[in-house]
Amino acid sequence: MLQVRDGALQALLWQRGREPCRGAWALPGGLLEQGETLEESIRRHLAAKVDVREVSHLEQLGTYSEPDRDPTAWELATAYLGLVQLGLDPHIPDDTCWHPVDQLPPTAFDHGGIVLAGRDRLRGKLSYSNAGFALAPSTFTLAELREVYVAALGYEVSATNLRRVLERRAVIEPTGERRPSGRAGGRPAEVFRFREQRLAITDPFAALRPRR
Amino acid sequence: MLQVRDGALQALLWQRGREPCRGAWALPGGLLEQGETLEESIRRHLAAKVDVREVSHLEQLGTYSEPDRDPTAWELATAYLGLVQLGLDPHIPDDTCWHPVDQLPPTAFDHGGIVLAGRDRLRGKLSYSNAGFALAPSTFTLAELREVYVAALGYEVSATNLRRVLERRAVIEPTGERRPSGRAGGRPAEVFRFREQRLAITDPFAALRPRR
DNA sequence: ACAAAAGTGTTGTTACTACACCCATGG
DNA sequence: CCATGGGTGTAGTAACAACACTTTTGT
Repeated sequence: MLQVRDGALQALLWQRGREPCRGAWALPGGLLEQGETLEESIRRHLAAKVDVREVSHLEQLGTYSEPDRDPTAWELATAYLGLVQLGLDPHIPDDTCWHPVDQLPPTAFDHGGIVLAGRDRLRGKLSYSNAGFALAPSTFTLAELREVYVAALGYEVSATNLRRVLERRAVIEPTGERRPSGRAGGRPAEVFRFREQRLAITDPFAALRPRR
Repeated sequence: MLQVRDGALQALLWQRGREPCRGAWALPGGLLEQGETLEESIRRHLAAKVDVREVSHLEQLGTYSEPDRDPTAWELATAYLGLVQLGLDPHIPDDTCWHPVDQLPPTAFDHGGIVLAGRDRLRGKLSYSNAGFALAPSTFTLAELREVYVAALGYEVSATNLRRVLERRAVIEPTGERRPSGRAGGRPAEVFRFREQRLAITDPFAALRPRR
């Protein structure tokens, strides 16, 4: 579960109270039940940590099978990448906490690597899909959207060019509203929204485009 | 397992002799053993069908968990995409056969969808990585490489531009040799090879590149 | 009037596609 | 010398980054 909070991309982790890996931070999740889909299982386990309706996007990352990934038992795990929009503040239990993905605490099992894999998957998708819809609030100014992209990508992005890229690709559109300026003044900002609230690939061919 | 054969991208399938889905075509694979990695398991099961040394690339596609994917039992399956270079002709058992991915026969379980997912994953990677190394023979002329790309992508590609794209990205390099022309004459073709025989992303940012 | 924030115009660059043209070989 | 296939040169284009400039607000 990733979300932009305080200007940084953060992962929701849970501090283990039991061995193995007592005290280390782990991803939320749990065992699959009979007749259950992996996605259903994830949503069920997440429900114990956050309100599932607040998860704007969920996709499978991969299945991890190294025999020594859990020192006590041989267990497979299928990891999912979940995204939460900026501004939501799900109620979370006492033993869970958000951690910046670039400064993870000691993690249980291979969960550290899984978080980084999720981060990298997200970074790629921000470039060639409309994945931003899942991180940004439902409406936003370009300055706000820029902060989301900067936090998630980890490098500077200009609001000017971000706007042109996303408008050219018809990923965002103006709502027609404007946001009044603050006490410091300044021109009121246009308010935008993402056109789609489901993942769509917007730039499928980096090269080798089919001709005509 | 995908390979370009006879100018088409084809998948290796196995005709089931037993219920369920008797007579339908299925992907090679089988049960995971205790303490075994998914990749080890795939390689072990593949060994029964083809010489595993002939698999030039193997990557995880995803894990399928729909309860009704197998009508008789609830089973999870993790699918892998394997690639074989053009020109190799692995010895395969009588009950297996290559099928063009765009004209699949009736398939068992959800295997038809898995093959198409593998095809689409490959098509994407051909555009932004050096994945071609896993489909092309170890050395080739540009006309040959073009045929590989056309077969895998499903649309026309010009040899001229293919060469410039792949050379600019330093994906292929000339070996210095030339291939003598055939009976019809024509200028001898330069022989190329891929620089790397392992997957590498060559075009990581479609847009939103970090500045500098 | 001035500072602040947002938005627009413009230029230069890069990576590509398309296509005309030139080169080397066999018959 | 000409057909055939391979390679090169070059023009046009789309998507983009960078940055100067203009617009709209608050004080």
